[in-house]
Amino acid sequence: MNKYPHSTRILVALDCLVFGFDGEELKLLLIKRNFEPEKGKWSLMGGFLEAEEDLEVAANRILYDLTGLKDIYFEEIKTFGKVGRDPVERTISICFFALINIHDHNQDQAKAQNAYWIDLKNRPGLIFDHNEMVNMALEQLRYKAALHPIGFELLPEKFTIPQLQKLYEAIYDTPLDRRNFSRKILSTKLLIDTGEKNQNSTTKKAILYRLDKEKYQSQFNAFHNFMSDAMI
Amino acid sequence: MNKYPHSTRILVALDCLVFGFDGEELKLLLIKRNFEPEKGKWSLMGGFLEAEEDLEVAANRILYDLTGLKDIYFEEIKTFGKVGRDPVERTISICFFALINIHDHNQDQAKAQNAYWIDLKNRPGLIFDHNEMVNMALEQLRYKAALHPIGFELLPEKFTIPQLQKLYEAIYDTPLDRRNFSRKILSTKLLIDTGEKNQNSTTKKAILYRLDKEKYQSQFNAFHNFMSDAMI
DNA sequence: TCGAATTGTGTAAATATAACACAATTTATT
DNA sequence: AATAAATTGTGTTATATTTACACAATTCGA
Repeated sequence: MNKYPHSTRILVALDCLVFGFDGEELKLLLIKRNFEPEKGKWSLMGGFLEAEEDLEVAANRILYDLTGLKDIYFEEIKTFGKVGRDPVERTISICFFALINIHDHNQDQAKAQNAYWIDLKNRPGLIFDHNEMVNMALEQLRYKAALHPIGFELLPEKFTIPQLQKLYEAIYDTPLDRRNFSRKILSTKLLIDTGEKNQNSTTKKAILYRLDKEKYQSQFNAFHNFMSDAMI
Repeated sequence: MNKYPHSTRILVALDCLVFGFDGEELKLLLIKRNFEPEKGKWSLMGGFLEAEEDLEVAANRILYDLTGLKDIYFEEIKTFGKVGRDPVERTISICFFALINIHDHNQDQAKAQNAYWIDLKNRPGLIFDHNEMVNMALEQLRYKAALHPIGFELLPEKFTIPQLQKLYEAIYDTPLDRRNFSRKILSTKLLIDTGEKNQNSTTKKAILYRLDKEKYQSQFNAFHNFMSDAMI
């Protein structure tokens, strides 16, 4: 079984960040641990890679266990591998982040994991190196969202331009000019006017758009040059 | 010792790409394997993570064994973890790339590993998923080099603007306008005129510049907006 | 009916990019 | 010594993009 006899086998974990957006703030789905180690403290959702399981399959499994969702958008951040990062036993952890529509997941599943949506800005300290993971994930999210249309993963299927702007303002924690934002978003030609308007408004009702999924797949580069470089 | 009793421990490898630049083409330091498995075929340089070794330390160790260099610039690409990727035994591999000055490494050390500089464009097929690793590394190098001044890692300490242009043309496999390139590079204010000129020229001798290391550290974002977005 | 809040669209100035021309330097050649 | 060929340094101009604004339209409640 062990064909590379002189090498050490090591525990391989996966830790995932799940981002959500409530219309105002970026949120993270965090675990209030009711298990050891570090019971009672906050952490990311994690799990171990199994012997006969592809890494990608494991990521999907862990995301499913937390949210009840399949085919979620996720991407790897990096692998954390300091010797003492998990005090229980040497464990390396492959960290990744996922983006979901905050209203679109299985609440029972999250409850079963003791998971809560926490404001990214007001999050508690996390165990191990999970704080560093969050910092790197946010950096990578900002980087990626400036160049690629991944922000839509956080919104409902139909959304308004002002909603999209609020999302980008939350991601980059900065105000954006309404008029320039609108022009730039529309210039990507990735938005389709549904003909409907947002009825949940007490003032002028904004147009509801949906993403042009085909262009979104084929022109994944359409967002290049989207956010000003200073924000990346 | 095994405190997480129900989980499987897995071999953790590191595979590294070492990029070099000979003045004309991007090169990769590849291994002609004189060991099993896949003896006689070409692969990336690799090694296993040891029980009491930080991931970053392991990367530096493997790079040192190959090049004799320390403190090389490197960054992680991603972790490859398909079940059958190594037919000998389940192994996940953390893949990373390094950038070195091709004239600046220990030839004996490379020879001891049976390593050769191979034109990126004319590289042979590699074992396992190493071809995919090279593709992803090249993508990430292009991505990063457009936004950050990492290309300099591939050049000698003193270099000319035409040399730098040839490097960027090799990275993006595209011709660039000499005059616009020069203006854009100089506008970053990261280049210091050494007062010397490149004597290895049979025509007009170009000015030798060196990188302003302090700005390079503090203004790591100076390159944002450097390469046109179409190239990323 | 009016005012407050919000949304959609427009415009002009500043900046950046792209596509060019031309002069200066260096060596080999005549 | 003059000249040609190759290369380098420095413009210049037209176009495109970005920024910083103004103004009109919609919606609802006072």
